[in-house]
Amino acid sequence: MAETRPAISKPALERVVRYLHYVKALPADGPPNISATFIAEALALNQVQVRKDLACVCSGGRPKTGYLRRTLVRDIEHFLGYDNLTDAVVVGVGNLGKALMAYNNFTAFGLNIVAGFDADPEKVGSEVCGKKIFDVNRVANLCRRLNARIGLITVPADKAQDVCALLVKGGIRAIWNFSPANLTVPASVAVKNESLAASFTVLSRMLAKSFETHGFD
Amino acid sequence: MAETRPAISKPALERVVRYLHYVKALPADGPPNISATFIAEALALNQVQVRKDLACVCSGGRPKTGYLRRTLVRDIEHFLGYDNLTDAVVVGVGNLGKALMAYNNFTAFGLNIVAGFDADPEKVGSEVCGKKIFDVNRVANLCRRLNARIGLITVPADKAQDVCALLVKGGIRAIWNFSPANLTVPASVAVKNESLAASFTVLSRMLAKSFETHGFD
DNA sequence: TAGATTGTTAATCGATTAACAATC
DNA sequence: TAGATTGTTAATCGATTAACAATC
Repeated sequence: MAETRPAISKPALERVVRYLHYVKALPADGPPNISATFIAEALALNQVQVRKDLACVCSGGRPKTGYLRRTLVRDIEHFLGYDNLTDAVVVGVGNLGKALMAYNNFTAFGLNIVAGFDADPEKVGSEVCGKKIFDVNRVANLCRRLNARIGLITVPADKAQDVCALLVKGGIRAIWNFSPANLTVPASVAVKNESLAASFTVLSRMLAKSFETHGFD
Repeated sequence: MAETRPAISKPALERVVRYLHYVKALPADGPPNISATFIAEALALNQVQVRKDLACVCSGGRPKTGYLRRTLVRDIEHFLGYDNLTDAVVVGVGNLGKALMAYNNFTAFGLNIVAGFDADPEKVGSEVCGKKIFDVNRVANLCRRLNARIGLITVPADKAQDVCALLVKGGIRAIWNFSPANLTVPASVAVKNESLAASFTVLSRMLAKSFETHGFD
């Protein structure tokens, strides 16, 4: 009988990524086991929450000893699909685009950037980290040819929707949008907005609250 | 009698940032009003949700006409504290750190990066976008001198906790952590983790689900 | 007036936490 | 055995959505 694990929620999914990093960063010469209690303590989370999250991604721990680190890491990585590379392209090779292309840890979680696109003729034909930069009007064609499935948008907000349309035309099925623009896509295309503005706004509010409760010094 | 607005939740706060961008991006020569119905439609959200969110940040709309765009933008910007600059420093002037220092839109939402720090002697003494790069061992001293309140961490994960400690020592009260490391800070310091890994993992799962329901083509 | 819209109160939904039983 | 831990079932909490009254 195939064991069925509970489905995972989005917040839980994000926590699991933290667990993975935490467990992987543990000293290699430490004990081979780790308990949910311990993880929860370290990441300032609720024990039961950690246990429930882990129940979604691995086959289970043992009372008294916890989870075996090695298999836990392997289970989580498998669950998250990190052992399965997906090809992606970056549109907009400005500072952020370049940084993302140069970030060599992406393959560790399944993202493989294969090319960049830009409208600036100065940039077209150059390389970033061994990846070629093509003219933006070739997006649709090349995405299809390269069989890329994910598009990262790092162009200014007013260009984002156009770029998005090109990516969709090229058969892209997931868009990681680093611009603040609100994108319109067909139902079959997934969009994840990475809003620095929203993120900072949350931090800013936490800061204000901290000043309220802890004073300015 | 001072009107008391309902408190805002974190998810609502992030949506409000989207509303602001959306309303600001509307054509300048369009109608002076915008309704919650319209915003909800455009951003694929629930009408009531938009209305409730707006109730937290502005003084209210008028039945039949909606909200006056000009005052809505002003109210939201004020509510979000965008009219109030906070000084910040960046530690780790790699590709991402440089991109953040160069991103000239931050001041539009209240973030003012005043300096950078790096351990690489090649970088120390140089400038990025007119902002000086200092040696990382001067973080604590200079943060205090500059009266910076926010620290952006863009160093590798294994250096993040050390850098974090230096920032806290320098009187920093909010940390925007771009490394995957799990930071330990005093209760008076706010931390916002910006996890590319977590974010991508969510997108990756959406993509997989899209393949399931819409097929590969 | 009629209709579109706001805003509020109640119902639903989902995620988190608490209590407890099972296990090594 | 006793105690630490897992994992499940029930209770709580918070956010979203639905229903409806108020207003221009």
